[in-house]
Amino acid sequence: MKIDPNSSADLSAQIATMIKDAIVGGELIVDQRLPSEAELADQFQVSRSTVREALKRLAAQSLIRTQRGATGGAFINRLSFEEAYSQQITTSTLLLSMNAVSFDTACEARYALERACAPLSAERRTADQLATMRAEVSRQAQPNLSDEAFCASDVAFHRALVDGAANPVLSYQLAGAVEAMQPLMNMITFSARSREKIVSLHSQIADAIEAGDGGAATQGLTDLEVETRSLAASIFAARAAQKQPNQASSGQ
Amino acid sequence: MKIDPNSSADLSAQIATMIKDAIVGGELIVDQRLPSEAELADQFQVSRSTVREALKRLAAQSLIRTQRGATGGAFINRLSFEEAYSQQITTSTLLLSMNAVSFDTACEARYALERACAPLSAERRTADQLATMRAEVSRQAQPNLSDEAFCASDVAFHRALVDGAANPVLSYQLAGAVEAMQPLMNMITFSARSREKIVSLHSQIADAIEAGDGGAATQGLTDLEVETRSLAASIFAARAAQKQPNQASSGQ
DNA sequence: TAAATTTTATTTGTCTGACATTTAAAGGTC
DNA sequence: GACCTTTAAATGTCAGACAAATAAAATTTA
Repeated sequence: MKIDPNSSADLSAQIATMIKDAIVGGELIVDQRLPSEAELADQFQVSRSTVREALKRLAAQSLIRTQRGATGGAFINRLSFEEAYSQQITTSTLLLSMNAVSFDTACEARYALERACAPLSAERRTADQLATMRAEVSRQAQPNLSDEAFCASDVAFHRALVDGAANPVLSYQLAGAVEAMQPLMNMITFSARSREKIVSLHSQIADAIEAGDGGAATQGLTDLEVETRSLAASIFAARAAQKQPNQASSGQ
Repeated sequence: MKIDPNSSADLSAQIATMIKDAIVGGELIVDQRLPSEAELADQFQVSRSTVREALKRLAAQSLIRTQRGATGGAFINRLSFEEAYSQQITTSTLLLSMNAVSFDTACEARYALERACAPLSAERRTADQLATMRAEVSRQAQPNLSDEAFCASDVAFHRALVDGAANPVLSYQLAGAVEAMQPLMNMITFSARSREKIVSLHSQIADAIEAGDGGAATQGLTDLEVETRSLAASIFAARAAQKQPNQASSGQ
């Protein structure tokens, strides 16, 4: 492991990359202790500050954890699904907001992925997950629910559906797609009529999941996608018309 | 923005979290310049080293980029799909390897997600993407191809299929699922017979995509999943039997 | 001896100050 | 006006110091 002082990249970035590659490549295994900062500084022939900056880069990606004290140090961290979820959600949220991804694009991706889970969920969901779905549907039917709370309940419903597939890899992937949509969904005002329609579709989906009918659940999700997109389209069109009453709306 | 010196968390972690929240929350916008390290140190009442460690944490997540020189500094970075891809692949790969996710679980997730893309890809794929798929199928049919090269071509084929959906959010999500499988796939030895079968299925899928037949493409992926899983199962069983000839295999 | 306490050594976390390097803008020269 | 030099500002790196946490070793005490 040698670093290149002539490289354009920072020394701390080079060191972080080398250690990261060693982790991904399996040379460093979970719970293994890295040499102390002082030893690493010696090995790489850099100062301790530089080593520390490299380690902080790795810590930010949950690749290592550090512990103070006599037997402390930096240890290779087992990346848990929990940690990966939150990273995934942050990244997905930023991707959507920073790249001006349209509502339609995000929505299409979300429902396409969710349909991938539906047949598995219909087959494997626990009674508890089904109960969660039912409970969220009931909550969504309450008339005095705020739009924000309605969206949050929507996310909870869909998470239960996804988790029903009993595949942590799917749950991880879907976490980003479902949760990152929430800021976009929060831009929508849900009328009583549209809520009624959504609740009805949610109920149909729950029925299909309960009956173990993956096809019906998939169809329900497709209907829900159509409903959501047309709802969003009408709302965005109305807002555009309000802002520029005389011009053709530019769309979303 | 105040930091809590009594918190158990490191100062640099606290500062990084605060800035990150400001980015995710939209208070800091793309290409905006953060105060200089010295100014941040003043504001947060910490040393410049601590600020730097916080900034390196953010840089590791591609949330900021830094530039040296008179007009330099730390700028909020537009998170590109490219950057997100590679982060996603790293995270997915580590999740699978560190949590001992079974081949079946990963495989199921991958094909479920890919089937979500198939109908869209059948509808929208460009001629170029179809040509890529055909080219990879041809490559896979070459008899003297190494197992590793066969797997790499497999990934390229499926990426073209996924990108055919023309939805960057889907491509981003699938990048993790498809590429992270590669180390697992590389554990498999592909016999001439099994390669023949896979190439045939790939060819059928390409046909379906060319014909715009999403249903057939989906079915082809299902067949491919069955084939891949049974192939893996037989290979893992054979290896287990070789190691412990007298005991029941523990499976993968 | 056994338990409780103190000491010690190690390691990360933070601070200070310095210098190197990069970069763009300001100033000067032809 | 074009070209060169200087300057200032910012990040990158280094060195050394101390603080704080922590576990093991050493010591004291019952």
